[in-house]
Amino acid sequence: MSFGGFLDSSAGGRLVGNYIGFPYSGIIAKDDPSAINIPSGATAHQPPIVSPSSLTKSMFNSPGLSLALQTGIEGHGDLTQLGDGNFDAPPTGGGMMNRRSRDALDQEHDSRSGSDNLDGTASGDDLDAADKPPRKKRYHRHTPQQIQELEALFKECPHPDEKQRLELSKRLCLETRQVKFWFQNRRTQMKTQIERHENSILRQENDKLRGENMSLREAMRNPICTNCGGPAIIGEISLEEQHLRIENVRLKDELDRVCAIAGKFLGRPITSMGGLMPPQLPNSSLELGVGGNGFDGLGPFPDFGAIGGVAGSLPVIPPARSAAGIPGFDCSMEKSMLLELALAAMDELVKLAQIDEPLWVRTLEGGREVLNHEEYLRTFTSCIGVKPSGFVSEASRETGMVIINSLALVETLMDASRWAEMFPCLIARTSTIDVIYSGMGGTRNGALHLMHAELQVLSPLVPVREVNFLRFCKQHAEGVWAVVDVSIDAIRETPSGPTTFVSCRRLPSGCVVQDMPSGYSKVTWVEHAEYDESQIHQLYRPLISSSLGFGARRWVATLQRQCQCLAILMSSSVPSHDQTAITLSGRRSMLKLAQRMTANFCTGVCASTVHKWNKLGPDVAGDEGVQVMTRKSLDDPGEPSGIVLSAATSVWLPVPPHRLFDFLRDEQLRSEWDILSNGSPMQEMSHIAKGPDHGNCVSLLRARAMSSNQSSMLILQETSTDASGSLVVYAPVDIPAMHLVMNGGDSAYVALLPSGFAIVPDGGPVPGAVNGGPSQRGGGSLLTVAFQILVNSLPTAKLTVESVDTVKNLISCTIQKIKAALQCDS
DNA sequence: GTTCTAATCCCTA
DNA sequence: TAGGGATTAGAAC
Repeated sequence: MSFGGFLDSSAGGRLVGNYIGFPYSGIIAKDDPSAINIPSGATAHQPPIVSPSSLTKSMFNSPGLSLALQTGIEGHGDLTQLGDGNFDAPPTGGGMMNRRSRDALDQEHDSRSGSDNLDGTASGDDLDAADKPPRKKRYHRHTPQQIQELEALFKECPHPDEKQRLELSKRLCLETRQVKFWFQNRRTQMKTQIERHENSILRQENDKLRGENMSLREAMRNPICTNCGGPAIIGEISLEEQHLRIENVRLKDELDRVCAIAGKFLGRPITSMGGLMPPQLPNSSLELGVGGNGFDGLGPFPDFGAIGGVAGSLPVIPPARSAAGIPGFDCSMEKSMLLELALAAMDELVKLAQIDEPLWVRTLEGGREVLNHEEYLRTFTSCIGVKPSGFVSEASRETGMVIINSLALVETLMDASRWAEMFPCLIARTSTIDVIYSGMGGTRNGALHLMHAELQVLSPLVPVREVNFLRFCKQHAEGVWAVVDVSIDAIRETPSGPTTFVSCRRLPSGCVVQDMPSGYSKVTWVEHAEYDESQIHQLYRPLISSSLGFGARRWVATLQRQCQCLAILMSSSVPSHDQTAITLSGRRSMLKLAQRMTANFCTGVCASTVHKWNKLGPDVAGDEGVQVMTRKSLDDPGEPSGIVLSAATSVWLPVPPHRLFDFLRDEQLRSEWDILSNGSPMQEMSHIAKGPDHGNCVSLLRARAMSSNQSSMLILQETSTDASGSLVVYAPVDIPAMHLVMNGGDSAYVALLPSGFAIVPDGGPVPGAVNGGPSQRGGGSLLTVAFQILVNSLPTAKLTVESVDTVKNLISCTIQKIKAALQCDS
């Protein structure tokens, strides 16, 4: 059945309106039997009886439509009676007439002036009739003729201007305000009808999906391999199960949407998505894009339109490059899948952060928490599928107080560049690929980002971990937020293409942050990953497997240290113990310059892609375990232009990390390893503390000049230390440029190339004598030495073997000197 | 009890 | 001040 109106089942099959786009045309009069159906309750020989109201409605429906007659109406429907029959018709079926006195009715009738159809309340007769009983009746209906005219104009113009309304009111003997109200109500009615229509389409869609789901479930009971026709193996079933789970969530979301629309009609929002659902739907359901009118994918929650087109097929995971910009099914499908993954990950993160034993077990030595994998597998269903063969797991949890509030931390985490700035030694590079949901009501609650990151420990012996992941942010309570990351390589291709080899998967990881008094917050960090251990040098395997490399402790310790520094940077007084009077803005400029220096140092240690480093093969670089890379520096005011060479290596030293750190940062002992010191102790010109630990500071060192006619050289040095490791980064700087910075000038134009050291604990017994020495029962250090040197100021110049050899000699010489000074060169 | 409809109130641009 | 959303209340079903 095709029709222009809507059959409202709850109204007993009455035709209640007209769908937009179907013209109102024709009038069904009582002498037009072709337009009238005999209702089931009437017999064929009985003449059709048309009630005033049903006739009124029938006049605005398309010709040929079925008109459902109301069987309970008595015959007072003669058209000739309709004009003035509204009030005086005898009571039918116990309506209002029973409640009103005859007198009152008479008064009403008498008081009517001019038109029978004018509203009584607007009549002057009523206003001054104080002695009369108050008018109970303000209601009447316009005559069919009037409505016909009104509808005709509405069809032409749903929004008539005052002139048109005035003209119509004169013609129909109605007040202009009555005409105005009529149009207003008609527009509202039209809107409601459209919304209802869309609602019913959604319901149908939902039912259809439910049916599909049921049949899929049925198919699941007897899985058959599509290739051979035999019983499906377990792996396939689990994949199907995964698809079904995803499909179910999609259905649930669909239902939520219908509920939300239904809630709109009920006058209150009905949501079952928890924090994800906005409190209210958009004002107009037209924005939902239902009914094949387009799916913009920009709404506050997933679109699920037009999915009937793939009925009967399993949801195929689309190889979408981006969730945005893909219209219709693919986009909404992918978004809902990503959302499901994010929600599951969030659930897992919160549980991992909250539950102690038996999920987490404390080790006897060091009190570190270790994930009980059996319990983990019992508690959670894997979000991202089974662990690839050859991968090992790494899980850690750490809680700490951090001087930052939850909102600021959430903002930092949800902004890729700020996130990278906060963890320069951990993040080589990161970017936001796609903002799937930006959050609700201007907050980050419900924000879902697709991100790419290269994570690093500062050593050429540990490859960067390239991960594509979802980052989902949720507010759990006032002042309590959680941000979860989860790899998505398992369910979609990486932006760089399907062939990218994944060497690391992040299982639900992230942090739960809770505001505490005095600007602090309690941060519980969980890091859970699976990685290919074979790519990691043996020297670093204990460190990585004990979660000291990429683990929660490192994230929390770095966060604490960085936030301390930020707190000092933001405070009005930057403590310094220097011999020169540097202004406040000068200190801030210096800290900013040091921050850039350290960040550049970090990006030069590992072969991350942030700079286009060319890694030299062993034929050029040699096989002494030194990684040599080159790049061209052009048009960057922050560093000298030319060919930059980076050389880095890592060694094991039987010295505790703190001792190594104290030795390397001491300007008095610098001459023992630094050729720039010219064999003499250096002098600390300026010292800016970045936190309570003396090891966290920025200082300006001066080396003694080689000869009397040579000016002395300045070295900018930044040292950082926390529970997870330490850094000593330095760079020779131009004296006039530093003067500028110390006076608060812009540090962006100070050219520097950083060198330095990264120190981490060895993480336990280090296997076999590779590059470092005999294996020991832990307690030693892993030291990374890295130099970035300008080998030629002409970017077009070729790199010479001599340059490479010089740098390699410099590195091995430095390491030998350090070993000798610490008496561990045996 | 539900739906339709004319009218009213109140808010906003 | 016009227009629209929310609401009211009589009438119809």
